[in-house]
Amino acid sequence: MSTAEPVPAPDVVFAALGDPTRLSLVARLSDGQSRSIAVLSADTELTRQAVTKHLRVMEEAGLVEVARVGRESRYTFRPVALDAARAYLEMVSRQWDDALGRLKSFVEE
Amino acid sequence: MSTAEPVPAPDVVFAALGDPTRLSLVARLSDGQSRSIAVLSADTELTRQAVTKHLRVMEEAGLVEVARVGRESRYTFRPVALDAARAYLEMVSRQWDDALGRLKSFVEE
DNA sequence: GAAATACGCAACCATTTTGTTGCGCATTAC
DNA sequence: GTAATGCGCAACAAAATGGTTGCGTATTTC
Repeated sequence: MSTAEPVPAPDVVFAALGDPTRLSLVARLSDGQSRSIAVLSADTELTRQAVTKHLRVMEEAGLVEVARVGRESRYTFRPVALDAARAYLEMVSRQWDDALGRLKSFVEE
Repeated sequence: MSTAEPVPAPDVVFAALGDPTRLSLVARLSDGQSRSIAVLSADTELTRQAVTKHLRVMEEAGLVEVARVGRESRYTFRPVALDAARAYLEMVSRQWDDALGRLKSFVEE
């Protein structure tokens, strides 16, 4: 049953990715290293609290996982949600390609 | 030079996908058929104007294209933006996989 | 030409989102 | 033990979002 934690609906994941700040957080965390909020908000224009809020949104979307270690909250990237989003996009793409294929064979006959 | 129309930044595309109504519009339009606003808003709970606004957002994100034909505005799916989004996700995934790979070989040596 | 269809625009409203600041608490460093 | 660090919570403000309604205009249809 892995870690339970169902992957949220695709639109939630996309919404979480649909913000420059959050997208850059994903990009940074996708190297596998977990980072504290302080570190993550260090080279941002934003406040620590603002970054915290963004991280909460990402957590709701299943994109990251948080674990308290000592006095800091370490956030870790979680690939499942992103895989789900990717699968969704591929599904739509496939439908599009199929439609193109049908059109083509219709024209050619 | 194709049709110019540069693909917007990934976060804009993701934001456009990050809404259930818009996501279902994408799903419907990805069959290649262009549809009028009236048709698209027919089996929705929403007003025509609400759907119009969503379609505008999608157009800004490069997900659809609009063309006036007679008295109706036909919206057509446009795969480029979606491909860009997909490419972005794959980039992040690759970075994640690489990180895992490095970790694994480090542990194993 | 009159009625019906399809739409655009603008104003407006409620809610959500994004961000801030202030404060208090736990944990670590010295 | 005192100071510094890292964080959470709550209150607040501003802006963006998602939606509605009313009205005017162009295009078909009959």
